[in-house]
Amino acid sequence: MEDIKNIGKTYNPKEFEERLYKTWVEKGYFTPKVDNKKKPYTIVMPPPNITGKLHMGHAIDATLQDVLIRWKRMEGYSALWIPGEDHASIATEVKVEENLRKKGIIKKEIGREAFLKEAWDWAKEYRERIREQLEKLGSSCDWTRERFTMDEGLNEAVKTVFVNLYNKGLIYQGNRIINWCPRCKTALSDAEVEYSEQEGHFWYITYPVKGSNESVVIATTRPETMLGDTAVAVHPDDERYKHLIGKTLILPIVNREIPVVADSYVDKEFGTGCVKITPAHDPNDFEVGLRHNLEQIRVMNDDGTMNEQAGKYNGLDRYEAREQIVEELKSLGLLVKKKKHTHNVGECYRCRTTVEPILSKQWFIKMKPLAEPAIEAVKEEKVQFVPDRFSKTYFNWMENIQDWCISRQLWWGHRIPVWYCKDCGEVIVSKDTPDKCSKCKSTNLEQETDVLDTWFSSALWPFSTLGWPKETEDLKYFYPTSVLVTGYDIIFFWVARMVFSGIESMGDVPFSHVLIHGLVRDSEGRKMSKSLGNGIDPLEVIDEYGADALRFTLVTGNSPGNDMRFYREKVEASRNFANKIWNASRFVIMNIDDTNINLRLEEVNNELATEDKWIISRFNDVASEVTENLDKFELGIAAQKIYDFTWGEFCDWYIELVKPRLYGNDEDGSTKKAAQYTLLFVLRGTLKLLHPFMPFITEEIYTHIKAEDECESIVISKWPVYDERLKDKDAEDSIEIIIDGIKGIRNVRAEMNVPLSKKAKVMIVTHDDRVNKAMKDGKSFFEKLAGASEVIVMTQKTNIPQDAVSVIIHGAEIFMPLDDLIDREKEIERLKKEEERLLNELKRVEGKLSNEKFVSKAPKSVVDEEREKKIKYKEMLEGVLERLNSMK
RNA sequence: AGGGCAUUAACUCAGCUGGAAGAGUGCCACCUUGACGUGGUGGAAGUCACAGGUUCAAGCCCUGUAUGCCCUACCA
Repeated sequence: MEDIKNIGKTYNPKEFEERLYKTWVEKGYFTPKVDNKKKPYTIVMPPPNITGKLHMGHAIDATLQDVLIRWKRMEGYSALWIPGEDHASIATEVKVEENLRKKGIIKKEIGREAFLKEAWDWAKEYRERIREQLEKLGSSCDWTRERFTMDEGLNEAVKTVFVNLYNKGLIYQGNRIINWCPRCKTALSDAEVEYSEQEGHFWYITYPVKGSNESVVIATTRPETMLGDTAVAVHPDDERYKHLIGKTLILPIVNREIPVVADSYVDKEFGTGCVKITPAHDPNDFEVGLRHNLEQIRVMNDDGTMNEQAGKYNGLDRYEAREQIVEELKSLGLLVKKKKHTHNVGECYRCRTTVEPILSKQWFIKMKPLAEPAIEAVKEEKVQFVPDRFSKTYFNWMENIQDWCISRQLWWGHRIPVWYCKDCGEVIVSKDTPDKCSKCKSTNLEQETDVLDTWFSSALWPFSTLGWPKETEDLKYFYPTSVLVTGYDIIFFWVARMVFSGIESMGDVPFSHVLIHGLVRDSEGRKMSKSLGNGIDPLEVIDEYGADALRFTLVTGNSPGNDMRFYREKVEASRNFANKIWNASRFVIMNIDDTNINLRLEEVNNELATEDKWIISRFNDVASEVTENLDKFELGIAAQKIYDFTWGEFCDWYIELVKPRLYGNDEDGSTKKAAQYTLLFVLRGTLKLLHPFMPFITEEIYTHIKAEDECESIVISKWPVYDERLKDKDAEDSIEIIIDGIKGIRNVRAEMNVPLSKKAKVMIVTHDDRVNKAMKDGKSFFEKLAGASEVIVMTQKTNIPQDAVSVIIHGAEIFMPLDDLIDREKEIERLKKEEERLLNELKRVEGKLSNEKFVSKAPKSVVDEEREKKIKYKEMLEGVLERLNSMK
């Protein structure tokens, strides 16, 4: 206690944040035990990608989770927050590749094994970095249970799920149109393609009808794919083309004979009404092709160049081929026109290369049977989105879901547990490496070279991290998890897939709540991005303002699911709040006698002054409200309430009110003791409420003001609960009227330009016994805080000087003779304004009350409230009028 | 095309089950009060986008309109 009295004048988070975090980890506070006497509360962290450092999105995500987990830990739950990182298959592969290229190494040349070694090194380095960053933020996750999506246990989980789904017929290998990234040279799932509007062209091309002078004109945005055309489709009811159905066309350049087919997929109104059909290069055409038994001709290689099917264009890049084909068509006189056309082009979400829909043999998950129970789970509210509107997004996706392409032609990732027999062609799906073919006993086996989509392993995260497929104690105790916290941009990729995976593999949903937050944007509302260079590094912010300030900023001032703009000024405001707490605590510490730090309520109960009871009662209310807000995931509101209480009630009023007792010297020191007890009680409680939001500063102060029999750390201290016995309505009323009075006087003084230093007599007239007592008890407050030289409380308005200003509040009239200081005209004007205000209020209240429907239909409490207001305003108005009269 | 969000003070945003419009920042005036100038006191500042409707009562519920943003699906 002694050294803390020399506590610094300003809040300096650098002095303690790192030290405290280390202690917390050493003490094992973040490592909960399987304890059947306690209830579990579990959060799995959305694993950050190992492709880079943490950004503001991670910061807000981690902060929200930490608030919840710290709160629940204090509430006595066995609170587990599992951290981890994601191997981010495609993204990491791109990065590692780039990294190697800088060193002059080509991925292909070093081969799979060597490349994987590089990737593992990368993973190690970046995982460490992420860990450090999460620590700086104060994340109270259990590092002893940290996982990585590529670690052995998770690999086991991945293989198990794959085999199970395959055996159930839910995983199949198929030749279908998939999204192909020619740069990454891998298939992508639908979710991994992002569409953006681009200026392109429509080329109108003539396809002659065989053995006739007739021809049809088709329009296309990708002329190079015409080389793979195997039909032209028209709508069966289209009068213009009906006669051509079944006829044969000559495909220009290639000179292949292709049929005209009728298919209602064609939109008569769009383009020319004739559609070229390229089953190997377009998902819709693929479907049309199946319906009409059309040949599938792939004209492109995996790297985006044309293949041998493209004849003389073989080897050319797709865009080069496009130009040359257009030229050739022009020279053949078959190009009718070229028209500008903006359309949506799909891009690889990792490298922005235009994806090519292409026919390819890949592994898929059959989604319908998995989606159905996952939709049900949300409909039955076994999984609840917060805010609820995001369940719509979820349904929309789940209900229109296509089969999920899970194979990737990459090296970094979970290798698909499939082997092919090179002798008999048997496909062997197995968790363990088979030594011979199950069919022909050949040992000539080769493992599938593809790896799985990253999201396949992420989807298992809520149970794979707990040990599944092993039946671990953790799994039994901590699953299903309590809440998942993530951004709305990841609902499809991850949340939806976790839900069906949990139901499928665990027979139960992975979490009961999904708390969705928005994006952190820059101060102009733009998305933070590398290309714009407008990203703000959370670590820099922490370095400048402290982690607590950043955290507080990220949870306040926005509502769940909405994006927020990031302003330095906001962090500054949070930092100032921390400074306020720091100094209020400094005040408390400086004014507590060492021997009184362990005071108990019983020892001071009879000595508690009204202001003590008031602040205790208020704290009690706030504790209950904050808890309710947290229960409803209203973290921002909860934080705001703590802020308001701390600054607006505890610092602005209670500390000021209690000063005379601390500085004064009563005979046995009992009232001072009571004041000290109250200061400590409320400050400790407030720190606890604040701890989930600002873990560092609260701990730093707590350790210095805790009583001997309290927890050694605020991290594991008990969350304040509402205590009916602490409620004191009378004390609240009494202090409120005193505050009203003081504010009224300050107000008038300011308007009259009379500073507090100019002392004046204060005469308080009231007919209410309780107010009378409160005012008498509060005399010293007026002296201290309203510049009163003397306070006289009376029941009658006698001897009120002419030259006095007046303050009329509910329950009392206050007069302050200011002699020559007061400007009569100004005072009259001020009173007239007040009269007008009261008249308006009265008018509104009376209007309501004279409305019979209001009186009969509104709830009684509301009507009573209005009646009380009427009485109050009337009384105040009378006071104002009387004063005006006497001043004339 | 379908869906969602936003529209409240100069700026950024809160406003929980409908029941007297709030915060932070900024602005103006004043204050070296023994925790804090990263502070204190007081103040100015809002037709709650618009038009209807429901209700005793609407920023909040319903319908429509406008503007901006986002998501999903896409017509070759």
